[in-house]
Amino acid sequence: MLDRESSSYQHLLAQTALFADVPPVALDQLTVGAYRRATVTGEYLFHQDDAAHRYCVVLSGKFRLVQHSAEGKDVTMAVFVLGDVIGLVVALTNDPYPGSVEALDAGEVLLLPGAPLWPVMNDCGLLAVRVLRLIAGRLKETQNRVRELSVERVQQRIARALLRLSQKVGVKEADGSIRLALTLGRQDLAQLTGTTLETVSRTIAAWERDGMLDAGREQITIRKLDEITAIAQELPI
Amino acid sequence: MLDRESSSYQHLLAQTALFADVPPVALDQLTVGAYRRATVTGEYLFHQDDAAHRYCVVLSGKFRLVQHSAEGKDVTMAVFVLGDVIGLVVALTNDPYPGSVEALDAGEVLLLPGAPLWPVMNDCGLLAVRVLRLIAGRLKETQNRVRELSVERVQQRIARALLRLSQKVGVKEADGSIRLALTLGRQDLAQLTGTTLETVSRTIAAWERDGMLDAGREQITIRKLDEITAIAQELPI
DNA sequence: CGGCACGTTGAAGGGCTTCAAGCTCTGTGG
DNA sequence: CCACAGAGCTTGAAGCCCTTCAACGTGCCG
Repeated sequence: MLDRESSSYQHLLAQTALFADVPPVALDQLTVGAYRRATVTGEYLFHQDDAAHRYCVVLSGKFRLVQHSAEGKDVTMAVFVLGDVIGLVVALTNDPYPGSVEALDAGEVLLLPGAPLWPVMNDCGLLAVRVLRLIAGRLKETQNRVRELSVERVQQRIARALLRLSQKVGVKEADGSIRLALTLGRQDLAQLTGTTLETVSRTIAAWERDGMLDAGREQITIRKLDEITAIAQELPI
Repeated sequence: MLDRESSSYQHLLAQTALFADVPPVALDQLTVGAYRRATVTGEYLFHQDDAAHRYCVVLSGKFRLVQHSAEGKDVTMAVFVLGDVIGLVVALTNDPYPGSVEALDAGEVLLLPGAPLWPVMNDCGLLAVRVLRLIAGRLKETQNRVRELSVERVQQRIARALLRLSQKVGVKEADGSIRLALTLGRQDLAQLTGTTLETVSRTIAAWERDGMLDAGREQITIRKLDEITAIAQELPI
């Protein structure tokens, strides 16, 4: 029974991009002490500055990494969906978590101990390369956000956030529009773009009048992806 | 002669925080095909989007990583000084450089091929851990900048930039003040904080009137570190 | 000494925030 | 079932922070 459980964990891991094609022996080592955990909306998986010994893989639901600032304003650093890995870096370095991870809806994660990662990466170059690529990619993304926040206007940043989300959680509808399949309030968009909910509200309302998207309560559907792309890339003037 | 050269490279590497205590055999492998390169002010070491096969260690001088945006505005992502490693991540993943690296003054770097890093990290766990910690640290720093740009005012961001620079290149003077030992124009500070040179000029001028620092041409000396720290942490009303 | 890059300062204006009030849904309990 | 509370959202008005444009200093270096 424990065997069945454990082997099912390995199966789950093998389905993720990070651990696909990693030898079963390695997956055995990684899943020792692993367990599933279900979460409800608003629940915190990790808390900022907690010590990090575990990382996790998203099995279902959506999550976000939030940094709390001293002024009480929160900043959303990333959104995680099925197959994404959360807290890998800090589990490897044993640093405290750089932010809190909050469940955006009911979901489930597979929690894994960080310690076995090192020996497994030593034996399995494939995994080592993937881990490094993952972190490198996240660093690059974060640097891009620094550039955007430094030189771009709010409109552009909101457009970019919508595009990013459409790639992450976009669902193509029958009429060709793209629904962002997560509960996304105006406040959430504001935290993603470093602005206020009022400004987001006005911007989204204007775009809805132009027919570029449909906006509902905590819900957005993109109608004209190309126009939003244009705004994201538009020169400021 | 080539032997002497090569062994001196290993000696140079052994002096850096990243490669200290790494076995000589490993350093041998890493320095195969290495060479020194001198740079003059304003010279570019790497160009944005170039393919990355080499990384480098700073032997002298100062450098900065700049991201060029489509609008022509540049953003400074990091400053590098003696012992710092540049381009390590991209050399490992063979990604293109995320920005250009510019020499801020006359300096010298040791250029190293990226390929040997993988096998060496496999044999030397110490190095592997250090590399990961390095990248993790940079990711954390970058995330902090995202938060600052999202929620903080220009004043705070400039104060923070000064504090960061004081830790990086600060030189304690006889009278207790801290001189930032690099050519730092108003425009450079603006690129570090996501604002304009005029705003930086006004802010620095105001702080100079208050006696918090001395500002010269491309040069700043911090007089009251505690007051600048207070501004950096101050709640925005 | 003239040119150029760096820096200062002023004035105007706009993008965005902030404050405030009211609206619209959703869910809940009587 | 309906009223009510509350969270989410909208909208308006005021204003400030910061940008932008512009002109003028200032010092360095050929």
